[in-house]
Amino acid sequence: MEDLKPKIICVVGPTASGKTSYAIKLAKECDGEIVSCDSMQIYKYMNIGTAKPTLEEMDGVVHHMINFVEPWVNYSVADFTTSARMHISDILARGKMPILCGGTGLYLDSTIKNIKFISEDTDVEYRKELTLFAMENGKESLHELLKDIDIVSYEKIHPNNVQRVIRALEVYKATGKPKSEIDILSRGEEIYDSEIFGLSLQREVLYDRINKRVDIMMDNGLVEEVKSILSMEVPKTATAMQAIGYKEIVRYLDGEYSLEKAVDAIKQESRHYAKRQITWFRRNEKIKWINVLGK
RNA sequence: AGGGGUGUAGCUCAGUUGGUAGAGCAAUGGUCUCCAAAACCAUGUGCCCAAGGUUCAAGUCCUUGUACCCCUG
Repeated sequence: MEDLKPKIICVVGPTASGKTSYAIKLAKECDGEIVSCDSMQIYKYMNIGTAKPTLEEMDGVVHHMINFVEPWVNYSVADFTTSARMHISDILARGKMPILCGGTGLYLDSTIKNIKFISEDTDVEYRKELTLFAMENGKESLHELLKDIDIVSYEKIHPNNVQRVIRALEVYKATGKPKSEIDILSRGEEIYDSEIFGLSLQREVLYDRINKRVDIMMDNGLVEEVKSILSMEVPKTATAMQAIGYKEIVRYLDGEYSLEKAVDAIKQESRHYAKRQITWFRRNEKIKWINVLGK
């Protein structure tokens, strides 16, 4: 049965580890097309801050799942997996090798593990309602709401993690079933025969690369990019504006941060982000780790 | 040169009337099934600048030295 699964290649790793160029190199070697797995590069206009590959860097290699969502749209993992799988099928149908490349672990895993999310859209109103409830009655009270309807999630989710508690409540409201049960049902088999490469490098080196890359982003006009996106009436609360590099510049433009503080914050946030990515990928035993820069 | 201040965890600092030390940030580890570049959890032994002294006991008091900062000439 294993043999029937189509073969794909994945390239993962923390931010600034060199995934983009590595994937492009692979694509050229094996006649592949790249399917980006990045929660922020999906947005249009956000080029500098998301370190999106330039046309020159792509060097003729076809890229998918990049530059197709307006920044004021709140895209979702479910949307992503559907589109990504379609692209993968299409690439395979044309006899080429799909190369999934990106640092958003949830997006990549959900896509290749065939995880099915509930079909109901996110309930914005209900989320607001619950957020308000938490503010008025406390996080613990919100968490207690889970106790009777989904004891497993109640025990699994920390009371402070309001975001997750809300999602569990939302799933119950939409389906009438505990999220913990639905999660088990939706746990799919891997749909591809995937070979996953992880780029790793010494922590110090990685952090240094991150810091330098942020300086380069500033030189390349990150501030101007953020300004021009804001001028399109993109709300500051949009998911796109939560991206590292964007939210900090927004604060600078609002006078909340000095430019220097904003830059430091971007570097710091990026380092934290890289660490979380490493944690996410570390537990995936399928990943073949390669040290790109030696050491 | 004289006067004053500071010197405690990688950084910024707490440390009550003397009982061998604690916060924030950083760092590290972790969770993750639609806000995921998000949200959240866990982990704090450091010659308390040095050397003497007082004391049963000193980061905490005294003396000297030392580094840095400020003020006056």
